[in-house]
Amino acid sequence: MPATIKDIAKAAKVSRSTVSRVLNDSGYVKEETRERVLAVIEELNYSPSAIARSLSNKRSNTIGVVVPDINNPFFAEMIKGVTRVADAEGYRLLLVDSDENNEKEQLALQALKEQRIEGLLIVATPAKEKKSLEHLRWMRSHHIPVVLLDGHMKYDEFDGVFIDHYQGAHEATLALIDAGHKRIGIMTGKLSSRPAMERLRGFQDAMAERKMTSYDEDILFGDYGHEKAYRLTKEMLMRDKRPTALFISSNQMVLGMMRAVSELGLSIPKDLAFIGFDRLETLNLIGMNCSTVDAHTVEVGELAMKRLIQRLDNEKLKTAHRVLRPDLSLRGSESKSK
Amino acid sequence: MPATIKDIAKAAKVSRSTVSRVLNDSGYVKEETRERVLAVIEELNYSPSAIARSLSNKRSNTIGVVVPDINNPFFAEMIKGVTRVADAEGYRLLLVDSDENNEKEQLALQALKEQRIEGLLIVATPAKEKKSLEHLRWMRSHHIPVVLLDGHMKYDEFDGVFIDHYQGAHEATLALIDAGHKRIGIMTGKLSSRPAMERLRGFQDAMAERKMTSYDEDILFGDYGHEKAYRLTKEMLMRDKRPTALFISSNQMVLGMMRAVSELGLSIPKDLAFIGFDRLETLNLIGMNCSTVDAHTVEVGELAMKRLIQRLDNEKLKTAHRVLRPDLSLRGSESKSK
DNA sequence: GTGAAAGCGCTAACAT
DNA sequence: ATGTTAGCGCTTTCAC
Repeated sequence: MPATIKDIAKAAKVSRSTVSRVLNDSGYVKEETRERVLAVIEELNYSPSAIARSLSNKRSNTIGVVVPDINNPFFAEMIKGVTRVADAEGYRLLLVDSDENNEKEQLALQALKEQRIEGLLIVATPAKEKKSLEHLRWMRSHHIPVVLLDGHMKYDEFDGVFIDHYQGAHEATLALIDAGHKRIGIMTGKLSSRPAMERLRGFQDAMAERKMTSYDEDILFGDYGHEKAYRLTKEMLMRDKRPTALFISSNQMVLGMMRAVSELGLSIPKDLAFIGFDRLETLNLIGMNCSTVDAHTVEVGELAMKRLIQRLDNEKLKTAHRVLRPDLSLRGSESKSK
Repeated sequence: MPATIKDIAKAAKVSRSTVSRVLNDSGYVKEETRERVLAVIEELNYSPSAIARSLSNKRSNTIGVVVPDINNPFFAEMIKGVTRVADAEGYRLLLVDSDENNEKEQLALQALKEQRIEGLLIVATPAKEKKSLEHLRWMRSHHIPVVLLDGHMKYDEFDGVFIDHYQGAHEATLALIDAGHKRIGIMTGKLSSRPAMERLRGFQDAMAERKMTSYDEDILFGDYGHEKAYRLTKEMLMRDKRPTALFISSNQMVLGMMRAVSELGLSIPKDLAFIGFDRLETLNLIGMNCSTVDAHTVEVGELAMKRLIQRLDNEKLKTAHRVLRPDLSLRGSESKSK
């Protein structure tokens, strides 16, 4: 079994408090004894128990982070941002993959409570039974601050850092209009998700502002996935009258769209122009230039963690929502053929 | 402050041990009292402290997982696998991103020791100063089993689950030969990494076995990145005499290669055929069919975690290395034009 | 079946 | 400057 503070104390012929002092360099301790203690620590290969310390301290130094899918670059980047500032500020992270699954999310929250996390960052999934919301409230009522990361839910009662989906879609749509397209469509994500709805609104408002005619059949109801996008695009491309440009609400759907276009022997942007939501690094790297709305996901993570720390220092801040505007990068796929 | 077991005991008019018993359903407790206790727990919204339990138990129930980069899908998938079995077996994960940085890795290992992890899964980075190796040995000497996940290092003294890079490259090369290519090259990864070296060997052995002539200038020394791959490919494509096919040691490099090919107005596989290492999902989804060697990364994670659990149960197993053969998926990019 | 008491490894007053 | 003494919240003998 590993050496304890007691072993160190005995070997260094001092009391446990002295050892504790050199460990945390708190309080006074003569240089001479400090060195002796340090030597013993080194010699016995002593590693203090964070567990015991936490119990005594009543400080776990741990932040819980819950995301729907670690493999999704979108969330992975947020985590990167969170990690960055957590490291810098000396917080440990307990990372949980809720797998888009309400039940798992709840178990996770349960477990995190038991771990006595000091704060929680969460990409909240839409809670049918409101169970998750209850957990979040429990956290808050127990003085565990909660900061929401962009996602389906946007509860006013908690701090949060969000992406401006509306604005991103709005700008993208204007860019398509400015490129000279007369008939423009949208492929939406699952409309049960907040971001998908906001993007749709952004699109519609932009169209209305510019007095563009909207056709109902130009709203393609996708589900964020590439497969459905493929089918929808194919159907659309076989119509007589159709949009010359599309705003596409997710990068996966852009991929499906592209497959449809290429299978029909058509090309981008000549036969169909588009702007997508979320970067498409891979495609840009091989020289297929995709115009996209780029959200600052890493920054979302950083800001959220910073906000959490602020709140840890001062519980009495009023809740705030930070909303980040995405960037529009035009690379050519939005162009209108003359 | 949260309710403690003591509060529950008082409110339920029983002793702390009884509460503890119902919490862990250990020992006997009358149905009636159990219900009363449960009721109080519910009412007081009690959540037991994992910290206190761990201290008492001397069991943290926690496994440390260290990877060089959470954002890299390669490692993200391993984590997915690890998570899967950890969840099922009731272990908590402490996930650390070492950022390919030796110093960070060491700090992380240090921190994990203090957290009293019961086991460690690590994608070890090449340790210049052997400091990491010392940490790993420390772990073992303190009865904390270590299982290596495929990566740069392959220390014989620890259990590990690896990918058969040699075999993958070997098979891919044979496939190119079978496709009818007479002159075949390779683009390597950073040769300081074990996988890159093994892949190179696999390529060379396959060439030799089939008595193919190898040209020194057909070994392109890449660095895993797309930028260098782009330059190397461009140079190669401008030569008079050159390979008609390439085995490319990473997916990022495939991307750079493709950009070079398309910029020169050439096409795949007509002007240059290839097989790459690591899947290229995105490209396959848009209908560019890339032949690749697919490693079973999720499985690496699963097997490693399972192995760790075995060792947790039985410290005295002899160390073993499990090596997984990747699959070759041919999708057309390897074809020879007639 | 249930309770009393000791102890897990550390910190934090409070003395000295 | 250093030691003494209580806990922190839980589990676990050992009694009864």
